[in-house]
Amino acid sequence: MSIVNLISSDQHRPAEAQAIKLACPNCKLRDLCMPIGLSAQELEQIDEVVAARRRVKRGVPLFRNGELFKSLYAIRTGFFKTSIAAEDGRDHVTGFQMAGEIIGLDGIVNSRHTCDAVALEDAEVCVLPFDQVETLSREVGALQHHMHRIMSREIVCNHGVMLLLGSMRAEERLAAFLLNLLQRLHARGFSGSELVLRMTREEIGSYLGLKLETVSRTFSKFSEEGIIEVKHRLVRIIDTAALKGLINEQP
Amino acid sequence: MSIVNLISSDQHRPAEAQAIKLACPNCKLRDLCMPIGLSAQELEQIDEVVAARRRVKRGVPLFRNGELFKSLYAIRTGFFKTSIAAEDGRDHVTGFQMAGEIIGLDGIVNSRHTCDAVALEDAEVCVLPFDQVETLSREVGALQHHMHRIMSREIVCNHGVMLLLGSMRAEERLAAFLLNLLQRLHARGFSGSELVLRMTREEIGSYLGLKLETVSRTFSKFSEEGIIEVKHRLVRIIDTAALKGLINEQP
DNA sequence: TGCCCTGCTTGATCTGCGTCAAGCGCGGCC
DNA sequence: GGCCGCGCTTGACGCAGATCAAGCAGGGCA
Repeated sequence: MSIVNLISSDQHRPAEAQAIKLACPNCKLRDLCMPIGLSAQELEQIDEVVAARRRVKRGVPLFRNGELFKSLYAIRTGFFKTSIAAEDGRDHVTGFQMAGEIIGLDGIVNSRHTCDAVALEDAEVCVLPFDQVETLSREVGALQHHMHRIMSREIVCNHGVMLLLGSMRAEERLAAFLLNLLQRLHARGFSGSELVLRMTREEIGSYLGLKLETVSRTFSKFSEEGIIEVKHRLVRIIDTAALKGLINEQP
Repeated sequence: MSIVNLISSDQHRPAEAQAIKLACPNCKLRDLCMPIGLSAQELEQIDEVVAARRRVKRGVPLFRNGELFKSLYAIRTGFFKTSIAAEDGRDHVTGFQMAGEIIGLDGIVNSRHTCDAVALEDAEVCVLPFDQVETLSREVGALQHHMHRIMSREIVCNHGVMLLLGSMRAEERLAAFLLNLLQRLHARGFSGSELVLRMTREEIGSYLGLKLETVSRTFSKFSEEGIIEVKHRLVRIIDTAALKGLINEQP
């Protein structure tokens, strides 16, 4: 599997032809955040687990480190970052999450969240009370397996980030980051060659283990080389192959 | 939570006073890899899931990247490393696992393993066929929640490693690594101040995002400063507080 | 017993990225 | 409309850790 997928991937599945009135079955993101092959009845059961929707304004935390964990959140719209803080105050962005992704899995182990999740643009999430998810998982095998897959995918993606942080140079890191974002956005129906960054250079740097100046310089370098065009937060990829090539070069 | 726990932690629980003949209920590691508060009947059910034991010689892979995923493995004895490979051949150690820990969670998402798991010393594992784990999880709520916790813990620990790789200096990384190993070994009844490294300097370096020379030099530096004593792979911690202090220093 | 091989240590030098610093431009607010 | 501030870019310089290189030590094997 490519590093681009390793960092953070989702499986995109063809939407099923069905149109029910309920929220979940009707949701365009269903094929991203729900298991496939469910009966109408099972769909309805899952729909009932969705306790509420919650709107989160840009800059506002969905949850914070130390807060009691009660629910997972499925992102409907918007864009989040998660970050953890060391005792000395340093903090580190552990991921960026977009529509269709599940957030909050870190809280299960000790019933408390271990990171902060902050909206990078106005967002809306579905609240999934975890005890209900567990209860229903015991009835619906497909949901149970789906939960396992989501958590396993998170683990695999984290391994990819660890590879990136542990053994790649700045250019490779940024290239992998851009390709990964692009791929996830493309799976959501956006352009495969253009994207709007929702995060600052500093947040990108924190995620990639680089300083914001290095991120900025690397953007400029890619731009000079004709690989991308950068205008503030709008990035257009000119030469995808060159980006991909960067990742697997030896120094 | 401290970075030492963040990297890789297990919850140590007081062993329960019980002595049945079956394998699992009898296993000294039960309180490390099984849920607590089970009935005798539930314990027996879980015991039946353990399909077999498997011995793995030092240097031999338990599973490899790309292999079909069928089972999780609970480590009974021995010590493993897991590593992933980038397309260009670089590989990166993603973790070290010891007795009582579960290995193989990466394989769930795509029914194929995405990393290599190699024994660093002769080892024995319990084979847990995953479809049976899922089946039993639907009956035994405690097992279901336990599985969720194990996976969530893995995610949280990975976040800790990402913090380490993304924002710590060499000394801090090695200090955090030593303290984490020590703590896990201590929870297993070993000394809290002395340990035998089962991995090479190069493997430590790969895990910590450093070169083996840097690992070696940092060991020497700690040794000169009287923080530890190093004799090949035997490490004795003289000044635990100093090690802890290193982690939270600003440059 | 002695040889070889692998893992480790240590020194010298190089370099990618961090640090410090200055200046720019867009967007928000009065 | 004009000011302010945040996010960004760019340059100069320094340093932590990588790289290159040499030599050592212990363990396995003949």
